[in-house]
Amino acid sequence: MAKITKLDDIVSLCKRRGFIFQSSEIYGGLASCYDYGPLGVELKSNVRKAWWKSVVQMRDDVVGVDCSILMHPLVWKASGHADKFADLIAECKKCNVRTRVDHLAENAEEHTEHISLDIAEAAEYDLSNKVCPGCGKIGQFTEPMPFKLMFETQMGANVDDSMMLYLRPETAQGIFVNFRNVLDSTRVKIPFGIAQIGKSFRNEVTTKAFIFRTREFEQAELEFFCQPGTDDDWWHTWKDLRFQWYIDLGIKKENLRLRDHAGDELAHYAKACVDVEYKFPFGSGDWQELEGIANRTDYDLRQHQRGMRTLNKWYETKGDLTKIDLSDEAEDYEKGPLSYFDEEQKKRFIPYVIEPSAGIDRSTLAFLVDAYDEEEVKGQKRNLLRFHPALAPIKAAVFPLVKKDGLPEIAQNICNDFKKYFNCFYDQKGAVGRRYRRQDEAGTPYCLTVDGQTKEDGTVTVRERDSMEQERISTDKLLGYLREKLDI
RNA sequence: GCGGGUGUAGCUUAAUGGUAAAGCUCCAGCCUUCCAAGCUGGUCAUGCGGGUUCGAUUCCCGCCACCCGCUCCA
Repeated sequence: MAKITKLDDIVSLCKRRGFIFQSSEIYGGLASCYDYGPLGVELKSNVRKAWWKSVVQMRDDVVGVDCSILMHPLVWKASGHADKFADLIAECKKCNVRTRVDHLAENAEEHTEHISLDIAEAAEYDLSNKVCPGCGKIGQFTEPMPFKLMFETQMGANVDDSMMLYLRPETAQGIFVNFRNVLDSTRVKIPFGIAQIGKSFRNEVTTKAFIFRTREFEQAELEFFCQPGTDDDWWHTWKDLRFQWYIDLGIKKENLRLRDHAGDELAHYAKACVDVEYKFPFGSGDWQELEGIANRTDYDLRQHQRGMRTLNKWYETKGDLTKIDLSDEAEDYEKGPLSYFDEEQKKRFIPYVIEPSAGIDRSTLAFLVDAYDEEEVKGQKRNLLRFHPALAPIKAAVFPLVKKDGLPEIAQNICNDFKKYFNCFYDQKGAVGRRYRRQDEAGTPYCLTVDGQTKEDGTVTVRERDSMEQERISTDKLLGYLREKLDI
């Protein structure tokens, strides 16, 4: 179906149609950063809305939040990011394979915990007799290079008195630290979820093709809190729900799959994880992750209880995270400040968390690529985007068949009326066939054409994008007709 | 970060050590009563910086960005 076979085709399509541009392009671009254009911003916004509708609006057991990107530094100490997001890496000069220095130093085969960057730098590793795991050469390493995977910034305009902060590397922690607030303010009862959509920042060592791995990106995350023991069931439930969401919005089944993570692939906090993957039709044809659904257990809430106990040390060291060890967990941590009291069971516990975490930018691109199609119509090539109506940037376009006889005024009025309900586009330029095709390229589901007959019987032609079929609809029934077809 | 490749108009391509060409798109107008028709006119380009040269888009160097592969992937 889709004739896109190279990433270049997608980049070109995105730019040509105003979906995605390179950031700061007139200055030569900025690596890994992209901007959404006029159609792209609508598409992405619709992806967000569809996610929010499915995960929050349509459910009784999920509420939303919108947290700040800047958070207390201890958040990232507690979550593990401050320590585990910093690595010292050396590269083999012979085979260019990069390896974490602590792995080399310990000659460790198995997974080891990350260590703090300052400690790693201070250790002054001697790599002269270490073996490259890539090619077996000995001592052919570059100087160790430190990598900080979180962006740093400072708060406070006075440089001498400012505080280093991180840009959040995930939205999830904002939800965990608001767990208590939501419990206290909304009468939710476990099982329930808290959802958030927002930007996150990760200083990736390597970015990847187009917008698949960027350093600034948008996440849609749900933290679904449940009683321990019910977590496996809820994990399966969300896995199915989230997979179906993509299908319901028009992703072709053959391009979507679920892939379970192997045990050694799991993050330090996760008990289980499955990825929703999309088969992008270019490059090596690799399946790319759109979303991960993880069982994060009670790790995060327990860590934040430790973080709360660490606050005094934080003040004592004047906020130097590297001088702080997270305080030990309380003996009765299950009754701690982030615990949940179950009224029916008269029991306190730390909830388990199921986390569906979706990449908004990645799925936006997947919807775009999956909708792209080319077909032959009367010997002419027709390019179109077969967006699901909920995702289409423009829902309907209104044309006068010709630019005279009062038809433009009638068409303009219809368009203005409909703008109250959805994105509606007016166009009177050139042949009507060309206007239809232009809307096909933008993925607009319906075109309405006002002609001479409209003045006689008040009907207009409704032309459907995918089939190109037309039917005449009375203008007074038009809004209802479209809202039913568009499901809005 | 390594290796390889690429960079000319919005897009696709052309050409050249000496005025950068075309098609499509786009814009204005004419004509047009249902699927990219036609006519007229118009806007828009050698990624950035340096070097060689009388003259560089072309040759050389550096930078930036993108693509492929390696690597990374919480």
